Amino acid sequence: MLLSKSCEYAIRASIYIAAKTAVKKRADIREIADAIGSPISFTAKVLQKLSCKQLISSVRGPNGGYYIKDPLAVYLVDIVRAIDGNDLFSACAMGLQTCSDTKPCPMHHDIKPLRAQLLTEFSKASVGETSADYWLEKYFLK
Amino acid sequence: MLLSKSCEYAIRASIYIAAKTAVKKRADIREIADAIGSPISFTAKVLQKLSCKQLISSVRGPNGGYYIKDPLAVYLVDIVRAIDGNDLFSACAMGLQTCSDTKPCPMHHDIKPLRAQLLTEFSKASVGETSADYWLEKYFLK
DNA sequence: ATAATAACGGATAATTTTGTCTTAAATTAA
DNA sequence: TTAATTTAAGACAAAATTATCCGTTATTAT
Repeated sequence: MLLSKSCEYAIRASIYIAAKTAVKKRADIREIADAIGSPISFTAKVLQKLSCKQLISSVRGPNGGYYIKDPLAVYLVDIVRAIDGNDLFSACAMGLQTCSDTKPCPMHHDIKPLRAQLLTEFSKASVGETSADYWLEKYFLK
Repeated sequence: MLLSKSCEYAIRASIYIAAKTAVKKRADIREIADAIGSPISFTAKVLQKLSCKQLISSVRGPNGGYYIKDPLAVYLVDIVRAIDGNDLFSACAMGLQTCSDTKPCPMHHDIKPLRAQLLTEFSKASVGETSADYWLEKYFLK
């Protein structure tokens, strides 16, 4: 597993929220959990974290829900870092605390470029861009 | 995290065992846990699994311990699959059960080649080859 | 104002992962 | 044969992750 379940939900939810934002609507937690096939209460907790870290926004009350202020300014890597931290892009594959260029694990030199590619992958598109084709069903969130 | 802690221990232990095997010695569990900086009892459990799956061998009693019958025939990917399964190389990055070429998640097409690279990385060297330079301290296991 | 709605926050529970301990079984050396 | 050593196996415990529930707070519509 590259990402924790929390983080998987966070990414899928963010993309869905961005897709709703793109059509000028907010998404409430039931709708989101339904759209991405996730447990509703747990997803709410995850979104709370994203909200605290200002990656998404929310409005309470009737017609409230979640939205994203600037979907082009939030990148998938931001979501990952907010939930799982930076480990995916920096931690040693074999779990060494001290792994580095000068004191490497056996896989260090080979894994390093792969981590960089992962970072690139999660950095190259904003949630706004990523969500662009959602309504055309070019990809799926559940 | 790419791998579970169990799997990280398993890989490091296997490489150490291979390094001992290369000098015609067996490694007992205390020595292994010490060499790789892992909790001894937990590591024993992990090695039990590898032993069950015939990736490593063991002998009980005085001067017993673990060794690897053919270090050139066991690949890191075998260790990973034995402990964590094949998910790292096949599961959807966003956690979709049904993710595939025809029903992809938003990242599917971009992540697919990365998974393939990961598989290549874990498949390209046996534990024997990987452990070759251990005694020269060209890399470290803790 | 009031009632309905929806996020927030905290407590709690279930599950999985990680880690420990103890006894049994096997092997070796003396 | 006996005692020492080392893995095997199982039960148990702790910690982290995942998941649920409920009362509170903010907001909106009526």
